[in-house]
Amino acid sequence: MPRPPVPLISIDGLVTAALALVDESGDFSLPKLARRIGVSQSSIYSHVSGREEILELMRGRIVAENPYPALDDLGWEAALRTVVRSYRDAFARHPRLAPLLVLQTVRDVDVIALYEDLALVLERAGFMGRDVVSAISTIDSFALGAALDLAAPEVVWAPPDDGFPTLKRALGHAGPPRQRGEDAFTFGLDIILAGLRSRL
Amino acid sequence: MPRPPVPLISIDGLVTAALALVDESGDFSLPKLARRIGVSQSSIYSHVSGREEILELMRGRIVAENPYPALDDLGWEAALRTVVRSYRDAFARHPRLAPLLVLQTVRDVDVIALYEDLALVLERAGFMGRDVVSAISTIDSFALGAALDLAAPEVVWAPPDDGFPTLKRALGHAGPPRQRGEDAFTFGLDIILAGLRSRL
DNA sequence: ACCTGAACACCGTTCAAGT
DNA sequence: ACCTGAACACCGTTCAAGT
Repeated sequence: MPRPPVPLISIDGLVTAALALVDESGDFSLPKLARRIGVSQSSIYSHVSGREEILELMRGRIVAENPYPALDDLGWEAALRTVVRSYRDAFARHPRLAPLLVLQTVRDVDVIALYEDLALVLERAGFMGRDVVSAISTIDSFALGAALDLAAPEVVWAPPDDGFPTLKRALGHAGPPRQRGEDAFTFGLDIILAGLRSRL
Repeated sequence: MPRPPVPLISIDGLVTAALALVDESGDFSLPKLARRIGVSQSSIYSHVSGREEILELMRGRIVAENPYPALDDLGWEAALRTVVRSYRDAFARHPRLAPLLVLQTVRDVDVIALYEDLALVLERAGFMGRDVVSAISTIDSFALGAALDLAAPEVVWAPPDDGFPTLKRALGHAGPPRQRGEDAFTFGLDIILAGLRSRL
């Protein structure tokens, strides 16, 4: 079936199917993607340049699906909280996507806009020069780590049977994985904001 | 050449070769590993259970290669700095390893010992209950993010030609990638320590 | 422009066979 | 116990061929 009058593949459909695959299996391959939308593997290349572009489109999709309100009326701390929380929650809805994006340059406009907002808020707060990028990187590292945490195996740390009592006791206090991730994110965001405040 | 009197493969040699592959190419596959140590692909399975175990052995190796001094004589802030700095520097020597470990449970004893030290220091500082795991997670997210940053493409954020002036200006202030990573790590570590201090 | 099938150069893991 | 080669079920990408 060559060249149908109406295209069998749309980029939107491609991204939706790819995201569904990642959500279901944590994995994502072109053969599986093609099978899911009932098309041949190679025809995907008529619409995107390859695997990387699909991944980048997924990053854009999940951020666009999780918009945040205007920041103008908020103080810098509230604004920062809003953006970081939104970014992390976007990944929380698709936990298994984060690991796949770890090595890719951010190109999607919606995502770049989010980083632009971060830069604006940090300047408004009073950071200048190199500190702005450093602060963005710190926040970015933390948010990425928090997102990865949600995709991590049930047991992130598996101490052997004997020894390591303090770590084991600490882990004993933690809730179930999902709760632990949320607790850690809330705690960490507070810590980082307090740290930034004290730096000014 | 079956069953030589002295084994052709040692686990140490396996890990060394694997690490060299990752350092050189950022990639690592069993065929390439086998070729490098001059052995058949399948014989690797006589020594390890598979790809995952080799990755976990690499994590142990780089941490063991980068030991830190005893923490007993240090205040909690200095001790925390020491451990986190050491962890991040271990990855800084092998930047392309971090992305490969992102999804794996930490099992290596040396690495678990490092987290035990983190737990000990945090308790000494005065954190209790759930906050200990939350603090560990926050530090862990940050350190992992910083390690990933070193493996990231030259350009982490690529804003399109028009728009996003604040982000572009901020990026213009940043040094070359390696320097930017170091600056961001130092800045972030300060921020997190200040945040933890203010929480107590 | 958009789709197909075949081909290419890869993966990780298993397993019977050898000593 | 330790190694080999063959086999299996996968990958991502390219490309000539079709309309």
